[in-house]
Amino acid sequence: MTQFSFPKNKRILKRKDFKRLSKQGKKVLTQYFIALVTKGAADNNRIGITASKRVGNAPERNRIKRLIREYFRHRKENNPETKDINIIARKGITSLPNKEINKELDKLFNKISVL
RNA sequence: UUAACCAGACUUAACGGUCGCUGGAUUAUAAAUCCGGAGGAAAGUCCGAACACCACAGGGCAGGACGCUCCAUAACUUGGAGUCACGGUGACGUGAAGGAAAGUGCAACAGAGAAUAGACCGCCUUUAUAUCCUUUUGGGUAUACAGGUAAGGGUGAAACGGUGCGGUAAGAGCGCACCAGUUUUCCGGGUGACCGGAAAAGCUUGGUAAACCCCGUCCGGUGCAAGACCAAAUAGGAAAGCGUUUUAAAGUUGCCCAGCUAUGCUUUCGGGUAGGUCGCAAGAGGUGUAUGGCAACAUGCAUCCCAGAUGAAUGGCCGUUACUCUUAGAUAAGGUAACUUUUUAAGGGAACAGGAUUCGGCUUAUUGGCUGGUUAAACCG
Repeated sequence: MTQFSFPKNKRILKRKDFKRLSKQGKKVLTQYFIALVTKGAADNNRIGITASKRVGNAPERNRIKRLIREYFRHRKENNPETKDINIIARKGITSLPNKEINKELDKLFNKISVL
């Protein structure tokens, strides 16, 4: 298993998990994201991404999800905790280019690691 | 050359590096290798089907959709070729294009009058009054009243056929000729819508049916979250076995066993949730070609296998090369010039948009150039 792989046990895929996060998770807010964080059930960090129809049309939502996944894939080894994180994209984000979105994600994950 | 019209195919790319995601196959085990992995609209979910389940003897009413002709198709409200009407100099475009002499309704403003028409001005006639001329009858002008009149003016999107001659007090299809239109009949062409021609009739009937309506044709419902199968845990149900308890009932003189009831455990059964598998990718399939057809399309042959995810894959970063726009510069060629071609540098841009059972269409969104055909105008030969 190489360092940057991103198989399914690193992702949150089940509706139950998302529901648990929305009930129990702590909220972290930035301008373009909301993150819900709890202690994880698995033995590594897991991430889920929510981009509702309000964010934009399908290609735009795909772009946001792919960027967040790539970001998490490259940095998940930096902090070896076991958190479940659900990142919810907010409305204005589709107007940003890719590099700006990465900067915004830096801000978000700094706030999360403080928790 | 310029300005247009129509059709078609394509589409932000291509290559390299690196890190990944997803389906499959093979090794074989938790990894490696190999092969696949978004669109012309995948969109809107607007039509038509396949497929699945439910309902269903047959017929009618209601409701809805559609409405020129022939052809194509599994089917269609779709497509092709035509007809007719309208628009355009033209290529061509647009059209829910049956019925208004079944019935009902509607028509702002203007106008006298808007659908078994209508006298505002005008025109004509009678009568009365005034006045003038002539002065024998009579005639002219003005006003008023009554009547006639759809020629002319004026209004309007639209005024109840048009032109001419006759006719008349003035007029009028009142009569006649020609023209337009309607209906009927006949002849010729076309599979047909329809087109061309001839005759007769009554002389003429306005518009609106995406207003009600009438006529004709068609239509059962729900959608892959359809539906089929496998199937934990928990609760409850049924059956069997084992154990326990004591109250009530039955039985017994009384007691015990059996039985019954209650309860616990185990097993089995069926229903069935989470979850999983199938449905689900070889098809009304694609490509090429031949034949038939104006074409849509059909048939034959060859060849190919081309996404199957499910909080939902098809991507991120770096580099190079093209495409295009703007700005600045350079050189040569053409040109009076504006400018065009070539080239360098810097900066920017690349749309609309992403499968979710599958096909055939329609509609809508949209970047950029490309190819072919056609029309009009100008110039040259």
